[in-house]
Amino acid sequence: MTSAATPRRAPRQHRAQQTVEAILGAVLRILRRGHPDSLTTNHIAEAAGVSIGSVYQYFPDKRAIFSALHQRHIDEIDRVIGAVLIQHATSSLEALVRALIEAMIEAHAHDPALYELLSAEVPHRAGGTQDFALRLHGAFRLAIAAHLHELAPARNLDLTVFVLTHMVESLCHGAVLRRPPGITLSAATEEAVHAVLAYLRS
Amino acid sequence: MTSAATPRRAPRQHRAQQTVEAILGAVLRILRRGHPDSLTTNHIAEAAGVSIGSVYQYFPDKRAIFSALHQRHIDEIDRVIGAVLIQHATSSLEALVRALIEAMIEAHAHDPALYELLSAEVPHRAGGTQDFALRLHGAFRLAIAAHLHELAPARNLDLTVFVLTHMVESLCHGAVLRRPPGITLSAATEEAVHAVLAYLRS
DNA sequence: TATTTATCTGAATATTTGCTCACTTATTGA
DNA sequence: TCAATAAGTGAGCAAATATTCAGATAAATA
Repeated sequence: MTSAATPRRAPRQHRAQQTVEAILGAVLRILRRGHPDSLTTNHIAEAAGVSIGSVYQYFPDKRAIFSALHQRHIDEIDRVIGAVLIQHATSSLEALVRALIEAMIEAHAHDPALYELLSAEVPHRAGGTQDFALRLHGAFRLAIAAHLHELAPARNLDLTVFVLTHMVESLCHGAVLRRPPGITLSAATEEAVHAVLAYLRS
Repeated sequence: MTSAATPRRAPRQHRAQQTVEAILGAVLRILRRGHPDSLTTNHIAEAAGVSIGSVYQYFPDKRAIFSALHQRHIDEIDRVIGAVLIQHATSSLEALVRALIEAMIEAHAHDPALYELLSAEVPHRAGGTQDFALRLHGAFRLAIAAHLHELAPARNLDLTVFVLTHMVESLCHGAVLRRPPGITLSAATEEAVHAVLAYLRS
C-alpha cells in the first residue's frame, strides 16, 4: 500500500511507449465517463487493451499511474504559464492578466474534470503538488513584478500573490467546471479578468 | 458498492443517538489525525467504541457515514451564512462582506482538513452538494441585492454572484488550508475582504 | 412483572482488488 | 541466423475490507 516505489522498466521500444500511453489514456477515459468506482488496476488494463502484467511493467503500483497523469497536467500548466510570461514580457498588465487567464482556462477546458478527480487520488502532500504551488506562486510574483508601478505602492507582495493565485485558480476552474447555465465561457473569462484587475489596481 | 441505500433503523433512544454521534465523531478524529488509510469501517467502529454491527444499524454503507458528515458541514455553513445575512441586514456593504468572510473562515477553521477530505469521499454529484451551491448562490444574490446602489449600474448580477461565490470560497478555504508561512490568518482575511470589495466596487 | 421493541455485539462471510510470477512472444543487433 | 534483451500475458495469490446475521442485552411499555 504505502509502497517503496520499486523501480520498473522504462519503456524503450515504440510499442512500450504505446502501452504506457494506452494505460494513461484508459484512466482518462474512465475518469471522463464518471465511473471512478471502476478505476481498478484490472479494469484500467482491460480498458487500455493490455494485460494487467503490462501495467506493472511500467508502474510500480496503482498510485504511480495517477501520479504520472498528475505530473503531466502540472507540466502542461507550467509550460503554458511560462509561455505566456515570455510572450507578454512587455505587454500591459491587462493584456498579461487576460492572456494568463485565457491560457489557464483553455488548459483546463481540455480535460475538465481531470484535475479534480486526480487530486482525489493523488496524496496532497506528494512532492509534485507542493512544488507546483510554489512555481505558480513564483510565476505570479514575477508577472506582477514588472507592473509594480501600476499597483498601489504599499502593497505586500506575498499577500497579493496569495490572493491572486487563489482568484485565478478558482475562477478559471469555476469557469470551466461550475459555470451556471446562462453564462457563456467568454463572459466568465472576461469577468474573471475584470475581477483580477480590479483587485490589482485597488 | 453502488449501494441501493437500504433503509436503516433511525436512532430513537438516547443511547442510539450517542452511538451515531460516536461514529461520526470517530471519523472526524481519524481525519484530524491525518491517517485516512485507517478510515475503514472496522476501525471507525473501534475508534468510536462501538461494534461494527452498530455502525450498520444506522448507516446502510460506508459512504453514508461520510454523506452524513458532509450534510452536517453544509448545514452549518448554511446556518452561519443565514445568520450573517440577518444580522447585517442594514449594515454597510463592507461590514457585510467582512462578516461573511470572517464567518466562513471561522467555520472552516474549526475542522480544517475535513471538507477537503470529505469531498474526496463524497461523490461530487450527490444531491446535497449541488443544492448547496444553489443556496450559496441565492444567499449571495440576496446579500448584494441590498447594496445595488453601491455597485456599477450595468452589472450582470448572475455573473457577479458567480465570481463572488468563487472568490469567497477559494479565499476562505485558502486562508485556512493553504496559507503560506509568513502570512497571518487575520492578514489573509483582511486581504480577502479587500479583494472582494475591490471587485464589487469596480 | 411480562412482553415487546430497540439496541448492541463481533466472529464469520463475501467481495473486492492490488499485485506477482512463471511463461510466451516480439524485437534488436552482432 | 541466433542469442540476448525487451515487452507482453493472465490465472491466481494474499491481504484488506465491507457487510451480514444470529443471538445477547437493555429499555420501554402494557
